[in-house]
Amino acid sequence: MAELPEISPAEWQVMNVVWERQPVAASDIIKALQVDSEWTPATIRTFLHRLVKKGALKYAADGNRYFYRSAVAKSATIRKVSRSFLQSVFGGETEPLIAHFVQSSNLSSDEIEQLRQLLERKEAK
Amino acid sequence: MAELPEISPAEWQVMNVVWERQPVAASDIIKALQVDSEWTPATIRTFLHRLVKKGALKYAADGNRYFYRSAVAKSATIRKVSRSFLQSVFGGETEPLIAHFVQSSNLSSDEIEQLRQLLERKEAK
DNA sequence: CCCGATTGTTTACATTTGTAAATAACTACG
DNA sequence: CGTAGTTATTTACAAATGTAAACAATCGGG
Repeated sequence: MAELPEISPAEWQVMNVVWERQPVAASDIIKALQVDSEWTPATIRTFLHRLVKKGALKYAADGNRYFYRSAVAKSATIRKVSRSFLQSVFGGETEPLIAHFVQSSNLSSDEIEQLRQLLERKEAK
Repeated sequence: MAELPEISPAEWQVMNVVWERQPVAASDIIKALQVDSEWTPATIRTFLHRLVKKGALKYAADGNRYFYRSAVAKSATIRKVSRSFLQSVFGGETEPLIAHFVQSSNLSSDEIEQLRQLLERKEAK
């Protein structure tokens, strides 16, 4: 039932921090994101607000501080956005998508081995 | 030099038709898209217009008809949007992305075999 | 207990996107 | 040659997005 909200690219950055560290205070999210983004704290607070409004995040107040945690499962959210991406960009065909990412990647031997095993298990099924 | 334009999900549908059939008249694009979308012809024409403005499509006029073709390579465009997706959703890590798509897919035995060979070649390199 | 600092809320604003109708231009049939 | 029918161009408009400042509430130190 729980309609999964649409999450914009900028908002994904925020969600990723929350999923990793929840429950987490706004100040820590801001610190984490300022490492590799140019966003001001005000901008990041806007994203937090919108994500709460959308139902992607929840918070528990402690005094005037909020501790955020996700209100939607990462796995389900990834499934949803991945389906859209697959559909838009690869016309729904998984094989070309995977081929693209394999070729454009720097997968280590270990990762390649892991993926091969995954494919074997998939085939067996 | 050629800045690749941003292409929205709806516009991707249009681009995919053009890449497949170019050069192609607007009317044919409209026909193709009406099969699996709810868009009216007017809506699709708006997308065509915007894509031309963005530099993603070009056209050659024949009387009052336009024959559209892409102004950007599909491969480069896919690379660009795929990088963004990988970054936003999987934090830049290819292996989890591929694992996700393998697991959530209906790959045929043939496709699985193809991918395994691709991985082997990748490893060999 | 007051005040500066911190945290959250509201407001702002330009751009992009989805969706399409209105209008203009042109072409082809009668 | 005029007019109905295409086709393309312009205009419309609400919602989402990126970006942030202004404002309000609150907490902690002096």
